[in-house]
Amino acid sequence: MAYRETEKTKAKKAEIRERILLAAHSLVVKGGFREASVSAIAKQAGVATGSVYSHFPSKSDLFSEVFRSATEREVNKVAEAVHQDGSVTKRLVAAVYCFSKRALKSPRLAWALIAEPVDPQVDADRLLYRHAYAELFEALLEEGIHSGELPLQSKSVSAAALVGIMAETLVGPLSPPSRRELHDNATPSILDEDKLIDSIARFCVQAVTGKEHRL
Amino acid sequence: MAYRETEKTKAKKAEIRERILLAAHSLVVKGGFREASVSAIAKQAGVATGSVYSHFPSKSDLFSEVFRSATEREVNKVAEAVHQDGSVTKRLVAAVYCFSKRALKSPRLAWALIAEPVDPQVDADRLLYRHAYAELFEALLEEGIHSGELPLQSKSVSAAALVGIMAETLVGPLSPPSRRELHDNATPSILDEDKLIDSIARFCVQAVTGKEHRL
DNA sequence: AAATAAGATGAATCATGATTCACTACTTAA
DNA sequence: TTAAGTAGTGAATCATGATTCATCTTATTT
Repeated sequence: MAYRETEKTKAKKAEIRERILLAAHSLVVKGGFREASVSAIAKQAGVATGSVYSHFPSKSDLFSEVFRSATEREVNKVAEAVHQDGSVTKRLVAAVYCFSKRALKSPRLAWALIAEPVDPQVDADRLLYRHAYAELFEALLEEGIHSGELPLQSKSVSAAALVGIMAETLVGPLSPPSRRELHDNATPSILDEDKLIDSIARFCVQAVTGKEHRL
Repeated sequence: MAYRETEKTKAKKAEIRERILLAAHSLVVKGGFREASVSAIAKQAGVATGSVYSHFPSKSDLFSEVFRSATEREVNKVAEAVHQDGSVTKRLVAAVYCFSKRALKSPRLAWALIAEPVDPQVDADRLLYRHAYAELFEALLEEGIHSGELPLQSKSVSAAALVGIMAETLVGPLSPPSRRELHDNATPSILDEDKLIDSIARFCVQAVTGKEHRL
């Protein structure tokens, strides 16, 4: 016997693995999963194409890990907003704000996470991701209905609908800073942005409370 | 000179073209654009693979035509519902019903039209498709706001939100008869279906009117 | 029937991008 | 220093599915 894995080599290996994950993440933030080819990732990470495969069994697995970690961060942020103190309405508004601010700050990433087609494995992960949001909302609605703050309604439908609203108004094809990637005034001013989010929040609150809502 | 196109051959050519479109459509209804490869389409239409290319310059163009015609039919149906007589609320409910019934009847098609990733050309068509719905809703909202039936709100946001609600609750990953394709009780009973649509409609109406709504 | 223009065929080609692998370069333990 | 194992390299291979094209068929006119 003449060689065994040691702390030093293990650390180095882990560091490279991390570097690959970082590179993949940054490419996804820039151009979605589409533009994150294995060779591009390897190049950005400063390793050879083949090396990616000594750290991840396949591109799908790598993507899956990138997706999950990005996703976890996002859901946790929204969960924080939902689990504050205060009325259900107030917390719903906070959740919408939280999601929206983040989505508008990194539109490509938001799109990659919520809508971009990737491959069956990541698509399955996305199912869980959207479900995670829906479940946050469902619990919130349950609480509101139970306390009488909200009228009786189908929690599962309302929760899915809330996810759909945010996806479509902020991330999807109809979102304002949508597919006009190239030319023009990309980022809307902070004021416009707040107005947009206000409108969305108002819509959501009215939908679940059945009462006119101003801000 | 010894040959020129005649009525008979022209008709035959048109018929084959039609047959290819039909075949493509039926494959999309069955398995989405994903499963509609050129060779599968040709086989189903009873022609050779290469023949597809004497009727369409590329697969994208074929898909685009399939997409547009399917899409036009759907939007027209919803437009009918929107342009009925009656209150804005009633017409909104009718539109939601119309869209929902059709989406639940052909879930694969609905998914292909509203959400399935295809290629840049079709994705651009889809943009128009979603916009078409949004515009129907926007006009309806305008009318409601103008007449005082609806409170002031951002029409564009509300319209996009309505599209998002229907996409997510009926077609998207959180939709009830979702990705569980293989095993089980696919189609929900008519009663469950109506309950689902009622919930969606109620949600939509409350969102735009700000008033509790029962059915 | 013969000549000629289209149309149809489907196997071969191309394009893309993931995955492999023969080889080189390190690391470690003796 | 050397033997032995491990990691890194990137060009070659593979897989998939759209597209082409040499060849064969069919239709039309004379």
